[in-house]
Amino acid sequence: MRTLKYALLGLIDRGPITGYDISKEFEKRIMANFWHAKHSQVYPELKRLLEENLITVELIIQGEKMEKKLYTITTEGHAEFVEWLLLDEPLGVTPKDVFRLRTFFSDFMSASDYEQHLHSQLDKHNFKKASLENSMTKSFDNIPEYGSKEFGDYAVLLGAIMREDSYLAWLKACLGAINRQD
Amino acid sequence: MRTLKYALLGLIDRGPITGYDISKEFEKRIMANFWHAKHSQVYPELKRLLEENLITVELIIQGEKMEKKLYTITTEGHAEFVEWLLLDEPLGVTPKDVFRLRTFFSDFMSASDYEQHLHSQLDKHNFKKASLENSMTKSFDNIPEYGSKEFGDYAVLLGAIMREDSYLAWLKACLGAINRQD
DNA sequence: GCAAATCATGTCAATAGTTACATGTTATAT
DNA sequence: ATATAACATGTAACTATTGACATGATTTGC
Repeated sequence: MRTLKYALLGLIDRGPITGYDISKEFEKRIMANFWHAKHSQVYPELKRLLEENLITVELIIQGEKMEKKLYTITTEGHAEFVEWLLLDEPLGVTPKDVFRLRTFFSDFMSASDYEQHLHSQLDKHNFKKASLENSMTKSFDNIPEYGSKEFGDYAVLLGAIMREDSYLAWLKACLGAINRQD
Repeated sequence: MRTLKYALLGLIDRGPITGYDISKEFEKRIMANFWHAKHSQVYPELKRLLEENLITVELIIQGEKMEKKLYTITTEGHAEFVEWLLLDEPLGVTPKDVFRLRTFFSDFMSASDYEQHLHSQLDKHNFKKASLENSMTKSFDNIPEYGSKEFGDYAVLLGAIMREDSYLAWLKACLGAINRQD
């Protein structure tokens, strides 16, 4: 599948970037809402893309002697990225979710234990939702124009908020289902 | 993390079961909505659980000579499973989503190409939602009692439907955002 | 001045998961 | 009868991902 390959090509296609900055995108930024990779996965993949001639590298010196590697996309790399971007793949497997697994096995715990679980999940997802909504109001006061980088940022952030909303609604429905039994 | 371990222990804790039937749960049944594993991952994990004395095995002959292995939970296995079930873990990493990745990079494709993607996704998720809703109406005409196996089935199925609903709403919002620009 | 955080790049061992290979039995439909 | 699908269990090679180890430079706050 090599999805990481295309995530890296896409980021590099935005302009020259270092492996460190790519890792930051995955770990802290908007991207973390739908993809992630540790630096220990990023560096070897960059090495591979280089060997495949999809990117080039330029060594630069920051300050006195700190070395940085700036990666740039090649024509070939851009072509492969755009080809992938237009692919219409079948829906992948449903994502794994440990809390749903615990819910599936809720018959092995008491109602009060499961309720405690639900309240803890509500807290955590409410916190996450608030953080996402904060990003949204700070970054966007109207819908960015299609074709801009900002449109993509907006769309995936909106998706992340809606996903949290839906998860919260589900948790509340589970709480309701425990208590409102006829 | 060994989540597969606990998924297997939970299934075996419901009663003696074969590796084949466990694999079926992951591939075809309700479980596929939040966890999955191929038989090539299930059989070695069962072997390991056996070595760890969390389960026992009984060889039975089906018909003339077809061998089946029935796995049963041990006291130790049950204890470990329940202990895991009550753990309140921090939220795991956000699940990966290839279509969200493509959306993030939508500035590299034309509006009509992205709209085509959105319509294709709408089709696929509508189909999935319809299939889930069919399971729901076929299996449940009211909310099962908390504590029954059916409650877990109902809750995760409801969650799966809500997740599809939310995804569909997001896709429609993206469509709207392309066109309704001020 | 100096400690801590952050910048910056990498490797290695281990775990998790997929795909392909491998084999044989039993039920079902034609 | 016989082919096909489903039942049943496994291994091997490979890809993906994580966590720990390893090293050094630069900036920031006190």
